[in-house]
Amino acid sequence: MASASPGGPDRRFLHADLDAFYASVEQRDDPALAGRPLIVGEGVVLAASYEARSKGVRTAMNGREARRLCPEAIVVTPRMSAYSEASAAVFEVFRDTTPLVEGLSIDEAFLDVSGLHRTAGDPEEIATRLRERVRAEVGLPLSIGVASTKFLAKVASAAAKPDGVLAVPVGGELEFLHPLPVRAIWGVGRVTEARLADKGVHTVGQLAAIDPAVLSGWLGRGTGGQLHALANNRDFRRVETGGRRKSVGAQRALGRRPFLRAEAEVILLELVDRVTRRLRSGERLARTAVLSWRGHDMSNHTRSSTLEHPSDSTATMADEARRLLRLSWEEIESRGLGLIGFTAANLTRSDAVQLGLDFSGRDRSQLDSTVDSVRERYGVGSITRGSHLGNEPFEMPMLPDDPDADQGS
DNA sequence: TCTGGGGTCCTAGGACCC
DNA sequence: TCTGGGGTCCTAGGACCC
Repeated sequence: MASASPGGPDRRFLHADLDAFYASVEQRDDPALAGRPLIVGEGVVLAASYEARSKGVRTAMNGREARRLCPEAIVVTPRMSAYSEASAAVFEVFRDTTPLVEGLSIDEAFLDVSGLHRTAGDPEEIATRLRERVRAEVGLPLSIGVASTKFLAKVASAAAKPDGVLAVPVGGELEFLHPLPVRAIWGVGRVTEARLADKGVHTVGQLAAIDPAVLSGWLGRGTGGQLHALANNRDFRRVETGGRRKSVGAQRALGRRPFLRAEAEVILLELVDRVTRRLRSGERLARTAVLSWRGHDMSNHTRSSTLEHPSDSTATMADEARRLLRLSWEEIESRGLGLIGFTAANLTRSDAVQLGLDFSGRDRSQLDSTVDSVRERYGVGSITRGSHLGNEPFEMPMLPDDPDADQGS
């Protein structure tokens, strides 16, 4: 689907991560906030400046706790549009450095700088210049990790913070990595850290020395194999550009009071409306509707259903959401409703054209050649394969300028 | 201290198809 | 008719990330 950077040895990756992003934007835009302890978000801490972090304030911390730890902190409400603008400006500088940019979130990205040695200097010089440019042109502090794999570059950028650059020398990867706690690995959270600690495994080096089969026994084959590979800095992922969002969702926390189904429905419909608006403005259709909720016992639940046809319609999604709520209501009543969410998943582009091609009983290679000829004939940019159309005969609209195409409804 | 609002990926069982 | 292998899709839940 997306283009990827070339593979092979001697790759050099940058992981660029804006420091305390929301808080830094606030401090940039209001000089009175510069150098002061600052908390973005009231109910819960969305971001804290380094001055507030030094008092123990952390992201996702409850706001009351944060103000207790740091009473002198200034608290501001988030300005999401300002952050989006700042992010776009920073990504423009990234793409001016190399086209091989993979955004991970609003404030971080991977850059593949392997091929730039001759024209732009070595990767560490590139990183240093990038930091200077972002500081000068956008006014924000940026930390960068440089390494031979994406994974290690991300570990390095965390170690480079705040406002620094750290390059892991080629050949020195494991020396850098192995003394770190297992939690430094991308994908090891609270649960996996505790499971490993039970087995006496605390550092990445200890993890790297464990037989992958044993590790898979502890953590499952996927996680076990993945962690063993990363602990040994085996990561062959390339920089993927042009990623597409796979789901769109909205949710709301509700506190501890009881809810009637009609009240819950009203809130759910607001969420559906927000989600379908975002689908339409992003020119996406969704095929799956997901109701998610959390009980007062903190248990999480989802119930989903797949639509016959992809949709961005508020009415269609609202019907589906209401149906899922009704199906779940008995259990919701027994556990209480602390949070409710709605997600649209299985997204496709609104202008996607679906072609029904029956390949059952035929050679797989015919599928590839047919896909190629479809691509050529219609001049399409990308083709997604799927068999989710079922066995029913159907007609779908073809591109209008094709004289031979059957016209569907 | 029971805390937000976004997301991604993985696993596992059942249904269904060839 | 029975059994098996290979594969995809759907659903629900969990872990993790910013």
